[in-house]
Amino acid sequence: MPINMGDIARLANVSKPTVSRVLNNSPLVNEETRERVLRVARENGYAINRNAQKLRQVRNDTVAVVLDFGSHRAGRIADPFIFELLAGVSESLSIRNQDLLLSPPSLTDVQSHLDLISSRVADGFIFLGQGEREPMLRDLARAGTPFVVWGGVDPKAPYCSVGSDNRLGGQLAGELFVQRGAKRWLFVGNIRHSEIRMRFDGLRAVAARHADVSVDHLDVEHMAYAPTYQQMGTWLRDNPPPDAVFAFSDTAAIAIVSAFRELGLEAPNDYSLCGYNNIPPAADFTPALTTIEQETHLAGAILVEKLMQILDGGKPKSSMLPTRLIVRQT
Amino acid sequence: MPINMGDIARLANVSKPTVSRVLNNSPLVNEETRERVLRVARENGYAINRNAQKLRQVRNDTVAVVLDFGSHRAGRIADPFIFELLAGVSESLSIRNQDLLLSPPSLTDVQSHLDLISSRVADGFIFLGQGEREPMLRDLARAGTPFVVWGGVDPKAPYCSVGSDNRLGGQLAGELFVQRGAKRWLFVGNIRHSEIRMRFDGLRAVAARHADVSVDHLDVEHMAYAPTYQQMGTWLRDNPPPDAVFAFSDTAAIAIVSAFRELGLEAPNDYSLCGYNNIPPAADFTPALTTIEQETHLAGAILVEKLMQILDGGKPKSSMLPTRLIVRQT
DNA sequence: TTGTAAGCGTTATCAG
DNA sequence: CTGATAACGCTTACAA
Repeated sequence: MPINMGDIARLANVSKPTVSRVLNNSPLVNEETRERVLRVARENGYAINRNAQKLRQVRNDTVAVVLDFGSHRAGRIADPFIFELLAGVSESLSIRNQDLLLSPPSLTDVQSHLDLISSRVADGFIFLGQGEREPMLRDLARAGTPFVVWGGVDPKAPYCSVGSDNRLGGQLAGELFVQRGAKRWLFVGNIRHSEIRMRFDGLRAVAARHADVSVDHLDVEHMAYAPTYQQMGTWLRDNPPPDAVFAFSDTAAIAIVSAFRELGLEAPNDYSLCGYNNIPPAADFTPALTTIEQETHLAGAILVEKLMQILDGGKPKSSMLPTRLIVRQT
Repeated sequence: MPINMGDIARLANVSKPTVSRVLNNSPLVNEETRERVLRVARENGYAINRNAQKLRQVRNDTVAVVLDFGSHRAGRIADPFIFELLAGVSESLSIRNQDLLLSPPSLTDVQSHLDLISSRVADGFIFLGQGEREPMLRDLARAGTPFVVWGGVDPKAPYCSVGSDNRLGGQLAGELFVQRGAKRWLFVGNIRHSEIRMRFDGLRAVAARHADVSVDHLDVEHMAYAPTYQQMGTWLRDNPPPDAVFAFSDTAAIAIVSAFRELGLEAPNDYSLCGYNNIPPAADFTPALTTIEQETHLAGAILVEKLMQILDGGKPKSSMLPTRLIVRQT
C-alpha cells in the first residue's frame, strides 16, 4: 500500500535514481522527463520517505531547539519574548528546509546532547536562553558539538552566542535620562542575570559622567509583573521617588507605572521611564512606553544562519543585535 | 569512523540482532549477554542510528505539534498560556519517548499535513488552538489523519479535541454576574474562534433565564492587549457602560480595566469583570482579577494520551477539562 | 537464547 | 541525460 520511489519510477518509465534526481531538483534531468515524473508523483500522492533519505545522506536537516521551560513556564516571565524568538527560529529553519525538533526536558547533561547528535536525530542545537547551563555549554563546546546560543554575549565564551547589545541599551537609557534632566535614577532588575547586569553597567557608565546624577538599584528576583509591582510599591513608600526609572522589561515598566500612579505620580511629568523589548502593547499603553528594542525577529534568522555556518565547517563569531531606543511618551 | 551496530556486535562477540534486542529491552536476552553488550556500547559511546531504525519500524515515534504562530506572535496573545500548554505536551511526549517536531509555519493546507505523515516524518499531529482552521481540520479528519486538538470541544466534530469546558466557563461568569445583580453584560472576544464562541453561548444561556438582562458583544479580532484596549475605549465612548464584562483572557481583562479607568470607572464598584486562564499576574493585579481557570498542565498529558490511543487504533472521545471560577476582587 | 539472511526506501557510484 | 548496482544501519522473519 505505501507507495515508494520504485513505484513512481515504474509508472513514469524511468529508473529510481532518475526519480530521485527529479525530486532533488538535479539539473541533470531532461525537462520532459522531469515533468512526467512530477506529474506521476503528484497524481499518486507520493511523498518521499524522509527516514530512508536521512539514512543515506550525511546531513539530517534537523535542528534541536532547547527552551528553558523551567524558568519560563508558570508565567514567571510574562513578556512574550521567548515565544517570538521561537517563532523567528521556526520560520528561519523552515525557509532552509530544516526540521525543528523541540528538545525534551530530559536533555540536561552533556552526554544526552551528544547522543542526540550521534544517533543522527539532529545536526546541531539552538539554545534559547543560556539560563544556568553555562558550564554544560562549555563542556558541549569542548566536545565539538555544533550549537549556538541566544543570551548574554561574552566574547570570551568558547561558543557562538547572539544577543542584544545590553550595555548599549543601558547607555541609551542613560543618555535619555540626561537629556530629560533627571538626577535620581533607579534601575529595576535582577542583575544576577548577565544580560540584565550589562544593562545596569551601561546605565551607570553614563551616570558616572555626570557628577550630580545618582543611580539606585531595586532588585527584583522574579522577573514578572506582580513581584515588580509589589516591590516597586514598597520601595516608593520607603524612599523619595526617583525621577527616572529603567526597567528590565516592558511588562515591568507597566507594573511600575501602576505603582507610581498610586502615589499620584505620572510619567513623563513626574518621572521618566524606559522599558525593554518593545513588546507590542508598549506603543498603545497609556502613557505610551519609551523602550529599548531588541530585534527578536532578526535574532531567529541570525541564530539559524550561524548554526548553518558551523555545520558547513565555519567558525562564526558571536554577535550583538542592533539595539535602539524608541522614545515615546514616558 | 561512525560506529554502528555491527561494530558493537563484533566487539561483544554477538550478532547484530542480539545487540538490537538488548537496546530494545527484549526479554529474550541472557542477562550476562545483555550486560556485556551494554558495556561495550557505553564504552564506545555508541548511539543507535534513529533514521535506520525508523526506516524499518512502522511507527515513527514522532509527533508534530502545530502552534498558531500567526495569531500568537508579535505578542498578539500575551498570555503565557500556549507556552505552558507546549511545555506540558513536551513533557508528556518525552515520557513516552516520542520526539516533538515543531510544525513549520508553511504547514497550512490539508495536503502539506498529509505529506508530513506519508513522508514518515511524524505519526500524527497535536494542534494547540484550533483558531480559524476548523474547516481544514474537518478535511484532515476525513482523510483519516491521526490528530488531536486543543480548543473548543464540539462533541459533533469529526475529530478528538480536548479543552476547557468553555460553555461552563461562560455559564460560571454569567452566574457570577447574576449574583452581583448586573443587568447590562458585555462579552469581549472573537467568536469566530470556536472556543470563544462557546463561552459566549454559555454566558447567553444564563442571560436568557433572566428577562431583565441584556448581553452585548464586542468583537476583537486580534486577541491581544493593545487592540482590546483600543476597541474597548472606542466602545465605551459610543455606548452606555456595561455593568458586567466577560473577557476572552486575563490579558484582555487587564486592558479592559485600563479602558474603564479612563472614564473613572473601577471594578468591582462600577462593573463586574471576569477574565479567563488565571494567569499568574491575575491574582496580584489591582484590582485582583476574577477569572476562569483551565488546567493546562493536565491538558498536555491528556492530549498526548489521546493521540497515542488514536495511533494504536483507538477512537478516544473528546473531553473537557475541569474548569472553575476563581472569584477575586473584580 | 542466539544467529543467518533478507529487506526497509533512498542515494552514490559508476558505467553507458 | 539515464540506468544498474551497491550500499546506508537497522529490524523482522526464520532457523538453530
